[in-house]
Amino acid sequence: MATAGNGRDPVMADVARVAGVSHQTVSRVLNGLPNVKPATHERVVAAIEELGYHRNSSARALATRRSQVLGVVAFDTTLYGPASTLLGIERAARQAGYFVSIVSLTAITRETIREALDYLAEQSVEGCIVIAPKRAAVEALTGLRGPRPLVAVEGGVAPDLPVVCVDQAAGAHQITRHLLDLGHRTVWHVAGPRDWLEAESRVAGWRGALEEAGAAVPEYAHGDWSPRSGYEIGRTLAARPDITAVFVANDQMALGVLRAMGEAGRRVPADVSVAGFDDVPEAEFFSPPLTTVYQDFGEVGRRGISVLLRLLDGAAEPAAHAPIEVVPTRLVLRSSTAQAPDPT
Amino acid sequence: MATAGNGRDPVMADVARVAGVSHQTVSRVLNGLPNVKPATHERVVAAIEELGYHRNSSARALATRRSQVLGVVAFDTTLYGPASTLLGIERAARQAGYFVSIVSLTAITRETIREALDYLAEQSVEGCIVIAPKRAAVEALTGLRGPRPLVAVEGGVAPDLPVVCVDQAAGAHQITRHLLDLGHRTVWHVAGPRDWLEAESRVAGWRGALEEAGAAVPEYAHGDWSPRSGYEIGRTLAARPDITAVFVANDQMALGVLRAMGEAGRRVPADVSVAGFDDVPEAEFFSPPLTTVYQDFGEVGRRGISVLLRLLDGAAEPAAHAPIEVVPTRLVLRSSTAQAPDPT
DNA sequence: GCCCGAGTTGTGAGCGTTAACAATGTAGCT
DNA sequence: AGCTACATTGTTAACGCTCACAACTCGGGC
Repeated sequence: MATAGNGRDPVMADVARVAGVSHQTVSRVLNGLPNVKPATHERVVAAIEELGYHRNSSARALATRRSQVLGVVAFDTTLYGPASTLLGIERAARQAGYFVSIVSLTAITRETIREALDYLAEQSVEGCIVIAPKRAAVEALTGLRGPRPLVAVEGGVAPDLPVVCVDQAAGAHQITRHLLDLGHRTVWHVAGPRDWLEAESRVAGWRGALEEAGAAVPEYAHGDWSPRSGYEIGRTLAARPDITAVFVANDQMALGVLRAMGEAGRRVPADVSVAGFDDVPEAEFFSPPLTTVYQDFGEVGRRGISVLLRLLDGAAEPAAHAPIEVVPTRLVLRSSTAQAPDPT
Repeated sequence: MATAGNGRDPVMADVARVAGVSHQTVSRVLNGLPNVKPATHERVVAAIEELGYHRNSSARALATRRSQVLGVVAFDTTLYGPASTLLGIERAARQAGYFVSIVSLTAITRETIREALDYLAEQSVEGCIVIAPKRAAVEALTGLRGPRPLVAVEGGVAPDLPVVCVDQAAGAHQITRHLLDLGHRTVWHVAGPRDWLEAESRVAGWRGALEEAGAAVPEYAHGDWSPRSGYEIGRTLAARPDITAVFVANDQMALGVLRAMGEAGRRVPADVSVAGFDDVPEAEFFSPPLTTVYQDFGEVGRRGISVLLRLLDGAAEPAAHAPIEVVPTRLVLRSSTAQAPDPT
């Protein structure tokens, strides 16, 4: 823990002096370059240890023109999905030797996204990942001047923008099909908010499954992802005895629907089946345990980084179309769905 | 969008040339220093706009010896609590003009924390916040060489370490008192994992309230915060009809307890009252809606940053004892708690 | 007309690192 | 012994910015 004598942090020159070599040799050791005699190497390492030296990343970044920082723009990281994606991103980035700098948005508008990207640009990030679940976000992104390369995650396809997303439509299709297979005439839907790409894809998947099966496509309402909105929509659904199956666009809203059904005296799954989407950790412990669709948020984050790194490496961006990676979903069957009740 | 002519990003000198001034004047404009003639200021701004110039933060950091980056070490950011705290930290830091670099740990040990701090030190952070909910973390922190200043958040008190935390004990006391006031003979407890400071404080608060009231202090089991563990412990609790009130150390485990009670045919709150801790957004929509204790995670994050900034400013660290900030809790009464049933 | 001071602008030297190149030393060969 | 080839080390100049200071302007008072 010996300090450099005077107050300031030790720099490479200090290490060099202590080890009796030039600063360049220290640099070589630090960067693992070849052609350093073992004995020298050892002396340098000892000096580094003795002084408690560590490299000044700003100077390094300045000289190499690489900041080693990746930017992340996120939205409502308090939710399970974004939080998990963020975690995946952070882990993958660190493993690849990058730092991660994040900006959380309170609202997604062209303006806030612009600001966030400018802010990250100020930090000289080498690339950016934007968790962009809303249509507005994807639109804001295209043709915006800002840090490159840029990859969108959890967003919908966009021209000229590399994207990684979960196969929402397939998941919704899958679970709707499941409900239909259980003998339900049709399946009602509680959708996510308008403008959210995930919500739209889930509607599309649901509608598709219904149409394929020749089932009627009922009206549906939009919630805002919160349990409360699910509860409110759930109450109107619970009031109609002809409804025997509901696919809710996320688990939190499904929780609200479950409660509404319970209050109205409709038993789940005996009278009505309810299914969710996301498979949050709590879903297994709802009453009853929720049938839902698992999506691997962490994988989305990891692939996002992997695409970004590829772009960072690759000489030029792929000419024709931006790469699109799709992460599959998985049906999780539990006890909130069952055979349709006998029509009496 | 005019580029500097050749390929590379424009630098201050380019702006200076275009505006017909010296690089120093550009710097002055950029930093909002006084004594720049309005006309000059305008020319510089125009040049910046024209070139799409933005400051190279590495060079700036090198020259000023300030990286403008704050490090955050977090643990399981997928949970509502840490995620909210992280959000509070990020917002507050950005507002103060700092960037935030985060490291998420998979496990909290002396070793992983050391690594995380080393990693952040490599990035020349100006200070660190560690979200350290476990005893091991706080211990690992004291007397560890690494980036300074350092503040711990959500951890327990530690010597020589500034800390911001929620008044867990008071919250636990409050809710136990509430249950007692409803006429319950005593209150059972489902604790969080050993080694977690929050869990320990909640046990202490619960025990204190019981002792003050002269109530018996029952045995209690440790869960792991997950709904599943709550469910498992809940089953043994549900099997004993003499138990009429349970205080569960967090909402997720309370969810599991709720389910166990339901399965065992014990009605909540008619037969048994159940209370949680945290007030996650879903708690209001459990069946029944959960009485719980609200804690302001965001505020913890904000205060953490505020303490850190004060330390960064202040000449020296406060001599005697490290500052400790305590964030209060608030009781949230819903329908999972009620009068004790008539003892028949 | 000249000098002074405040307001404005320019100059040069770092900040701590890496990159390019020059200068050693050291074997191995003829 | 003399030379070459290679391994090892040192030297110098960027990288793009801020800081300290020097050098100009331009009025007003004598």
